[in-house]
Amino acid sequence: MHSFTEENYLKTIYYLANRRQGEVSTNALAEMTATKAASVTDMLRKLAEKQLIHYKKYQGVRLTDEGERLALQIIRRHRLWEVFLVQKLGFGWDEVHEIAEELEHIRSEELVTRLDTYLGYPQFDPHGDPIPTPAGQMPETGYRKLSEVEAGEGVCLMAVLEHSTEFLKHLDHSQLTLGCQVTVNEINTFDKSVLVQIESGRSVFISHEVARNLLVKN
Amino acid sequence: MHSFTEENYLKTIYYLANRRQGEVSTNALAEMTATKAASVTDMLRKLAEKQLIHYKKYQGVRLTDEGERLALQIIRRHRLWEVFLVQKLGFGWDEVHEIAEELEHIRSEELVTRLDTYLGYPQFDPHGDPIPTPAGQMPETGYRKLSEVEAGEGVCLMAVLEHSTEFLKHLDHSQLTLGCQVTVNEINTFDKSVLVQIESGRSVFISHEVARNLLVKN
DNA sequence: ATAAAAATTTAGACGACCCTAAATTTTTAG
DNA sequence: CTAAAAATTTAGGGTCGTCTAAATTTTTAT
Repeated sequence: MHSFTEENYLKTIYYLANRRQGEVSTNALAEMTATKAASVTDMLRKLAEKQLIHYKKYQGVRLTDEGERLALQIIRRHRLWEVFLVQKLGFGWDEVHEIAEELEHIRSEELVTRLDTYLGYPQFDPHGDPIPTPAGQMPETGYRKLSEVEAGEGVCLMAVLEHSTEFLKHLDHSQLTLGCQVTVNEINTFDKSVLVQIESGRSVFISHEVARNLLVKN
Repeated sequence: MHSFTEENYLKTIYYLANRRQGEVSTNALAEMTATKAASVTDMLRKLAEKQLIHYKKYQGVRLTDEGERLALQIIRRHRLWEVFLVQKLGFGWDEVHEIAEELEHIRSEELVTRLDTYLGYPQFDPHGDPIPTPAGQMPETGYRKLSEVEAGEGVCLMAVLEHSTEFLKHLDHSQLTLGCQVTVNEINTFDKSVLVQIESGRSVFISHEVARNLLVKN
């Protein structure tokens, strides 16, 4: 089948293609996979031969339908395992990424199916990211960034864009939890920081940098 | 740290050393790991350099204390995951070996600790094999083979030596379950097959080949 | 429009793990 | 006790995924 490494490249291409729209560059992949551009080029040739990506030299790269199907399968596994680690084993949401990076490569369709059932068919992982369907569809969420919300609006905190331990610990510290109702009281014009009120009635100051990484819905 | 492959060699050396007493041969390892003797020699040199085995050319191999500690750690992980797969995900005891072979290599001490707690600190895996302690001790069981039990004795089925799907399915079919009380009614002198009575009152015929792979206690 | 800068690919190499074929050592049988 | 058989190791090589250095293509800035 496909190697551990190939799976990681596919997942990374999917991620980058959806962050910055369009083709993914060799350098961006090298940075994300912590390798060098030359190594990426080698792998791209291999993935192109296997028909998992569309690749023209010097032109960047795009997943084929089959490549996207595989990428979504890996992402589905990753997110289901994260749910398991947090809900069943009691890990913090800031501790599960690295472990799920390994678990996502376990090769057993049956395992994923049973895990999904065991977890009660969750729709979202602990960071609020939607879990792709068994058929390989990424659910649409229609979330906005908190940084784009107008003053006076009340919204619900749904997901985080940044997964680093530091960022997540910072949110815990500010009592910002997913599912939490927040009302935007003030938007500072000069630094775009916001002052929100959370359910407990407490006011929380949120920098623009943080607000850009919080996804909300009405 | 240590590679996936190194871990598998250590585990296999442990297994073979405890089956046939004493030193483990290159050929035996080649057969178990489904590689060739020449490849085994390469790996043995590497493991010896890392001080995980005692190795003299042409003399067979033995784990060092550190090597045994690592082997028991892998075996502990393997068996805990098997418990998870059977008890939590509902897999059959004949379906879990291959998946646990992959899960056992996930590198997180915290994960194993939490899994152990989640499972309620099980002492035995679904095949009745004892789970090594966190400190790296293999619990003694004192089981005997069913093939060594005298006629008239009543014993309890505790574990299986053979883990193949065919063997386990055969036991399921004969209604032989772990924990099952059996009384040996007859031992055939010419083929050493035994006739036992199980809890339900049913009589079950067990060939010597099968009896040799069943472990019991009084 | 073109020269400098940036991005990408090619060339050549390395470590991990595996292989086959040949050489060497140990074991076994007569 | 020695010659044949069996086990093991060495020699030389292959693939995968990585690297550095050099060559090539694309982009950017003047």
